[in-house]
Amino acid sequence: MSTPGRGLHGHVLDTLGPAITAGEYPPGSVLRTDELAQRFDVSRSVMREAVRVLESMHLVASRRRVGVIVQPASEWNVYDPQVIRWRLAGADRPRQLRSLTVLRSAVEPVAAGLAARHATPEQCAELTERALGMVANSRGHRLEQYLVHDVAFHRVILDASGNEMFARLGDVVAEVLAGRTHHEVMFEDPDPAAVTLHVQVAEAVREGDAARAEKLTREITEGALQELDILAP
Amino acid sequence: MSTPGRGLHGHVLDTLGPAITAGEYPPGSVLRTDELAQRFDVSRSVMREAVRVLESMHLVASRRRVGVIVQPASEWNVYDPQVIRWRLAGADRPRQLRSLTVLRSAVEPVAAGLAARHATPEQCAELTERALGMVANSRGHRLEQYLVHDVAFHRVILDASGNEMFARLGDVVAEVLAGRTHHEVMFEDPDPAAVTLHVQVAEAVREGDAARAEKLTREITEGALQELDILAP
DNA sequence: CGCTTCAAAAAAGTCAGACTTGTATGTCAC
DNA sequence: GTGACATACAAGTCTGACTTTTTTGAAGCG
Repeated sequence: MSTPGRGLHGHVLDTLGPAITAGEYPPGSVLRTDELAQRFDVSRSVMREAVRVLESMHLVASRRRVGVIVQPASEWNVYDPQVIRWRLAGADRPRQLRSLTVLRSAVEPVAAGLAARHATPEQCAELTERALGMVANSRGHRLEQYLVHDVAFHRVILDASGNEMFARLGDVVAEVLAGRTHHEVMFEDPDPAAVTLHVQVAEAVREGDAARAEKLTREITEGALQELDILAP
Repeated sequence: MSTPGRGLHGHVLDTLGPAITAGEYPPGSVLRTDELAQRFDVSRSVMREAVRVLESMHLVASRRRVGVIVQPASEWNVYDPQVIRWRLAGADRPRQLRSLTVLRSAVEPVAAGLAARHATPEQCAELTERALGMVANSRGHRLEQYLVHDVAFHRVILDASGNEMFARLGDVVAEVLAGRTHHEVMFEDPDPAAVTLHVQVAEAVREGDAARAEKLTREITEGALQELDILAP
C-alpha cells in the first residue's frame, strides 16, 4: 500500500509521519533538524526535504532559531491521503474511521443524486454489474469478493457524480469499507437489506431518478452509521 | 493571504504551484530540477525542497533519469488548502467554486444536524448572535459586514458538528461565500428568505431539533446551488 | 528596580561542488 | 526481431562552509 521506500526521504516520512499523527510528540514539542538527521542516519538535505513535506501537511512548523515545532491536530491537513493513511494505521484508527464514515454519510447520497443525472451508459452498466456481484457474493462467507464489488460500486457512484471533490473521496470510502470488513463488525454475511438497497440504487441511477437514488443511498449510509453507533439519542 | 515569502522555497512554490494548477504545464510535461533552479535563481537544495512539496501534493512526480513530471489533475490533492487557493486564484476559479459549492451542499446539512445534537451553549449563543448580525446587515448594501457574520455562522455550524473532517471545511466555505459576494452574483442585498432560514437554523440547533436543522440548512445550500445554476434539468 | 539597547549564540536557511545510483536508450551480437 | 550490455543522463545523496533571523541575556542607563 502507498508508496514505500521512494528514497531515504520517504523512509523518514514513513517513520516520522505516523509518530506525529499518533501523538507521540505532543503539540508544541520542538525537534531539531540536525538531531533528527543523526537519528535517522541521513544527511541534513534529506532531513530538510522530509521536514518540508511535513510542514506542507501542517503537521509541523519550522521556525528559525527555534526548531521544528509539532502542530496541534487542529492544524493538520486531515484530508491529505497520506495523513489519513498514517492515522488509520495508528491508535487513532477507530476515531478516524468514525469521522470518515460520517463524511461518507454526507457525501454519498448527494453524489448518488448527481450520478443519476450525469452517469454515462458505461457507468450505469458497471454499477449494475457491481450490484449483481454483491448479490452473488452476499452469502457463504465470501466477504472478500463482496468487498471488492462494494468498493467498486461506491467508486463508480462518486466518479459518476461528475464532481471532482467527490471523486477524490473514492480512496477514503474504500478504506472505510475495508476497515469495516477486516477489523470492525461484519463477521457474518452482509445484511440482505443493504444488498437490496445497492441493487435499487443502481436501478434509480439507470433510470435517472435522482431523488430516489439519493434517498436510497442515504439509507445505506445510515446503516453504516448505525453499525458504529453513531445516531441520535 | 496564506503565508507568503516564508523563504526562497516558498517563493518558488507560490510561482510554480499556481502555474501547474492553471494548466500552464500540460500533464506529462517534464521539468528538470537544475533548469528550474537556474530559472528561479536558487540553489538546487531549495529547488529540491519545493519539488518535494509539490510531489506530496501529487502535482508532480519525480523520477530518476527522467525528471519532474507534471501529473494530470485527476492525481492532485484537491483538498489541500494550498491547492484550493492556487486554483481559486487562477483561471479555474469558476469551476472550482462550483465544485466546492456542491461539496458544501452535501456537508453542511449533515453538519447542522450533528450540531443540533452536540452544540455547546456557547456555540448556540454565537450562532444566534451571528444570525442576528446577518439580519442587522441584510439591508442597505452592507454586504461586507453581512459576509463576516455569514462566514462565522457557517464556521460555528461546522465546528459544532463535532466532526473533525467537517470542521476543517470552514476555510472552504469561507472562500465560497466570499467568492460569491465579491466576484459572482449578489450585487443586491441578500435574499430575505435566506436570512430567515439562517435564523431558523439557529433556532433548530438551539432546540436540539436535528431533523429540522438539517432540512433548513439543505434549503440554504440548495439556494446556493441555484445561484450557480446547478440543478436538475 | 525597571527599562532600553546591544551583543552573542543557536538553529534554520542557503549555497556550491563532488559523488552515487537508478534507469531510459541505443548498440551490438545473435 | 530479440536479447544482453554499455553508456549517459538526471535525480538522489552527502559534506562543509557560510548567512540570516530571532531568542536570550547581559550591560548600560534612567
